[in-house]
Amino acid sequence: MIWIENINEYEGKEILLKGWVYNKRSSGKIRFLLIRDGTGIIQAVFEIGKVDENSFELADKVTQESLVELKGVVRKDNRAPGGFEIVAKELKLLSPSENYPITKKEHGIDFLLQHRHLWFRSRKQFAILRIRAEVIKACRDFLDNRGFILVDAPILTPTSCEGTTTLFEVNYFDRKVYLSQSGQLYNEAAAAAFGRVYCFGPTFRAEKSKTRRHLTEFWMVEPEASFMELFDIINLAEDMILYIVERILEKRRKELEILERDINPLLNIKKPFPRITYDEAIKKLQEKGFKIKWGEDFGGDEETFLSNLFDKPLIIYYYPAKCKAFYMKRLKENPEISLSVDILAPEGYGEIVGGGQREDDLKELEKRLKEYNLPREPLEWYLDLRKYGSFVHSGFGLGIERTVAWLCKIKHVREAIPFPRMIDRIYP
RNA sequence: UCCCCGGUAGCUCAACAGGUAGAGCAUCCGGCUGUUAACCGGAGGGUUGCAGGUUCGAGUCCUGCCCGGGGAGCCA
Repeated sequence: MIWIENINEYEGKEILLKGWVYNKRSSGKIRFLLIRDGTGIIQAVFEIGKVDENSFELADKVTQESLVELKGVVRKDNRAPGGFEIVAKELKLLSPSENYPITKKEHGIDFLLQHRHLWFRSRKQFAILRIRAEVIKACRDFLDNRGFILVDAPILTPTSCEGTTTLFEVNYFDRKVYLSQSGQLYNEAAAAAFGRVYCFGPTFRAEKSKTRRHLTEFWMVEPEASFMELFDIINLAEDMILYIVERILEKRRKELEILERDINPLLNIKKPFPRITYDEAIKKLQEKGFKIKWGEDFGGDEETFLSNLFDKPLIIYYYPAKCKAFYMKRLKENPEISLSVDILAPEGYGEIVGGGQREDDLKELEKRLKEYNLPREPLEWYLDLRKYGSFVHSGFGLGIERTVAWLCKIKHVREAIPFPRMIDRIYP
């Protein structure tokens, strides 16, 4: 048994392969089957005389997505998609498939999402999800190589980190708890124990958003580092994004080709990324006629405009404190400004990173809880971190699906996750 | 929650000004010795999202509801 991704190692040899019938073509007394096995797709050729009668007959009758076993000889041939094909000797039907719903012609998005469990057998979806896997691996390798320790945060949490309107409420025995919207607060505790840490996992937002950038369940990698200040963490994020881009270009070229992704914009991504302050961003927007005022957060159009000004990810820092969460540390000279950063992906993809330096002064943080109207009791443990050796620390979160959507240049984040969860869509 | 757009064959769509439902793909049958979403010929396949209404007549017009898409706000 061999895997299709290794087919070039078997030129001229007889091999055995299991896979699903991806497509079928024929001409007179010759039959072509495209077979996929999860690692790739290969063309098998059936010629009368070179294959037994039963196998030839089966190659004619076998339906899309039937599972088959194929014996044959690997041959290099430019006429075959991928450059290699298998001259079939014997074909066996292992498991039939009847009326496979996803056909070769186009389908609407509703139908495809309703059949997501089958849809991701298709070439493009397959390519996107393989890129996703590589993005995740790149994030983890990058952080592991820099001495960050994976310390996972809980998913069931007693309270929110940012507000209470966007949380999913869950019955937890006889009380209410919430699905995590960020592992960050727990990360801060872990950073005091392990120095540099990250958590990686799903996060949940009950926002009633219906846009190409939103899912109710999405994945984030969130590094948090002791002794790092705002600009240290910005440098870290910059290095990490660059590392991800380079990794995808190195290991997932084939998938980018399947997606017909123009890789020039990705090849162009080098350090340093452009850096502007929130104030500068506001000025650029106002010059262009946007009606945004100082103190307001950017909307989708504003983000798209700003990120299109540059051909690299855009770093925006020093947001107004009132746009950001209670735990953001503030600029000493101007407490209206938070030590925060967002990074917008180029080509109009919007925010992929959000982070900043955390408030490490107990009194300031207590004051902030009151300002934001947050209950103290469930956050008592969080305040402890400022009582027992408070420390300078910073971190950020990188959204996996938005990053994948940008790298793949797909329109909507729903294709960047195996089973997207959206408002009004929870099946399959 | 709000604003637009849509729902017709298994799928993607068409049906002009209201006149009685049509094509490609998929399926089945037949043809073709190198196909590349192959192609060619034939066949079967419909309660036009649901409920009312207007009309001699409704896929088409009106009202309500359901479902989906795009966007806004909110956010990564």
